[in-house]
Amino acid sequence: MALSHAIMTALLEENLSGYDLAKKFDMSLGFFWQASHQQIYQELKKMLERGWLSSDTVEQAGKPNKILYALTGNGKSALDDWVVAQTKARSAKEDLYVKLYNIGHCDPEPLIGEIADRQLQCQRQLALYLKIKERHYAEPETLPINRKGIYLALSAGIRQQQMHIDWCDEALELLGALA
Amino acid sequence: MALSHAIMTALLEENLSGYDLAKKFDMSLGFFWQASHQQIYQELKKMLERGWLSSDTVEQAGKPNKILYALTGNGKSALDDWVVAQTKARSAKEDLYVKLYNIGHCDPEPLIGEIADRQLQCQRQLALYLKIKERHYAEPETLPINRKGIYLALSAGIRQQQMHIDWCDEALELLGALA
DNA sequence: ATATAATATGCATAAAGTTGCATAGTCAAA
DNA sequence: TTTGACTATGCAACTTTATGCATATTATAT
Repeated sequence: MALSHAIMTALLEENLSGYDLAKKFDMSLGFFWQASHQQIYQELKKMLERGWLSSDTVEQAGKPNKILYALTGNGKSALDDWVVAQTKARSAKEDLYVKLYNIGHCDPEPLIGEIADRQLQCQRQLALYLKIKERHYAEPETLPINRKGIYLALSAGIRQQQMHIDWCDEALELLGALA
Repeated sequence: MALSHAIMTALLEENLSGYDLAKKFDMSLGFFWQASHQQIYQELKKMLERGWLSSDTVEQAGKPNKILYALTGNGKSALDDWVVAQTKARSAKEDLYVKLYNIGHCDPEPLIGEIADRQLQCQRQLALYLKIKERHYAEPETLPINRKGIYLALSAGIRQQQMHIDWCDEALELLGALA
């Protein structure tokens, strides 16, 4: 049970349609939890059945109708239960690290290329995070409590990207790709 | 297709039983890819069918028989294909970060407690990694290529733990838990 | 004697995630 | 005028991962 909780988290502040949620999961929340629209629509149905959400069809002019979902009391309690429960830290399943164990057993060039690519991606992502930080979270101490939480998630994202960029430097150097 | 590749990676250097693999996935490789024994046994069967592995039952005195698995030619090509193919970076699905979005909407204490716990876990894990580094990977530049790969995975693990410990500090301070 | 840990393998089921396909209207640009 | 992008929702099939249960022997410690 995980995507459902991410969805409910997104519904804390406003009611959203599946389409809205899919967009959100492409940004902000999605920085830490990816989900495709198919997954979201499926999950929304299950959550309706479970009584964690209520739905409301909204007719729109010039656009298809949309279904707005709202968190119910049951949903909120389920969410609270989850937030309070300690989740054990699962090791991040990073293909790249497993691939590294293969580097003496096959052509290293593509792997080195992948590391270089990854570094570029991280740099782009980091630039985005830093822009968001600058604009909305420049002074974390002055933020209200809920925005402090979001800031901390963002900060974790920033640290992660920076860490990974540094690691890529080390890897590329050690593997002789910085010659 | 991922656990299968991690298993084949573990079989690169020596033939192993499901039980051996389960132990390995509790350590070293398991730092970056967790798997339970049930998962491993199931996957091994599938891989046998696919022809990626061959098996050999070994009778043991005083212990149950075990089944040793070896990588086949087909398996090695499948593994190589995977190593060479660029995998897109999936966002780490970290519950904790999603939970942070909830901090203004429920009792923050348990979440703060979880962060503190997480920090302790990271410190323990980091200590373990550093010990391994000291003992086996003290001078990365002098290692043969395949051990450089493993060292880099370890280095990523170290950086990750350090990064997370620092982040926990920031979080605990900002949330006023360091008073 | 008895309990527990280690060795060794497995089934059944459930939950979670991915991929491909399908539909359908509006709007703007080429 | 047709191509593509955006809004909006969904099914079906499949793969992957997780959880709970089950068994059997041996070695070690209490």
